[in-house]
Amino acid sequence: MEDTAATLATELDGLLAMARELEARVDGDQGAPGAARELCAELAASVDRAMRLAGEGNATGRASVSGRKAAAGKVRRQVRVASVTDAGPLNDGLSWRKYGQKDILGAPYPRAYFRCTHRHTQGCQATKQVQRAAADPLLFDVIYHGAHTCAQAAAQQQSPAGFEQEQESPPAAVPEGIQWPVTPPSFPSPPAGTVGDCYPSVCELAGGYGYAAGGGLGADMGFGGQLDEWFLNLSDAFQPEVQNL
DNA sequence: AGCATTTGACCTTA
DNA sequence: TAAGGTCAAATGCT
Repeated sequence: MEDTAATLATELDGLLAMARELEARVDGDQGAPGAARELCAELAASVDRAMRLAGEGNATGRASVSGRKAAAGKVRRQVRVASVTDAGPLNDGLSWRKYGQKDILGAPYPRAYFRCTHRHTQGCQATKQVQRAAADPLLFDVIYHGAHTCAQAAAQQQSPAGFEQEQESPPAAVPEGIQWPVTPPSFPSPPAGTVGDCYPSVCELAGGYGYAAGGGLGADMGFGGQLDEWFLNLSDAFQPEVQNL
């Protein structure tokens, strides 16, 4: 089954990204024990090896993108995020305005459509779709289309520590998510500079960043909790039949 | 008053 | 023709 290999590769890709992110965070955390840093490096290396193995069963080494948009060669960047709280703003550091919501055939949850708040004022063409994963109510699949060309995105891109910034100073007006029991958490934004036709069609899974009102990663959840989210994603990779990708 | 969200209708695509 | 994506009027919130 090619889809299984593709899903596995995709999940591993996301795991690697998360491992590197955690590694970077641990490196910047003076209080983190050396063993934790070594573990992070080992985790990243292990996932990388697993990705190579998974890639052998998949010509591209990455999951291909399905759907009309992908077939048309449009920009598409998919991110899976995990929510660990029942309340919290959907915050990726950028301003989104919801313009639609649709029930998707076969999906238990509706899909919400967002576009950049500055679409009309600055001509920013970025849009995103947010849909709760069928397999796990705490996971959200976020698909970005187009590139942010607004001033806000440019300012965020210039910041050397984007993750930290977005967690320390969330925008005053945050677009609320879909009307589900659980609100999507914060998550890293895709590159603001990605340009439509130049950006390859990729399916990337990035980490679940626990959002807590009092702060960023670790406010409510330690490494153990973060890893729980990781392995929640990992377990999904071995259940492709419940994946909504 | 201005802005965001909701939601039914319309458009596009396979 | 069905399903997904977008529009735009109505409504709510600050």
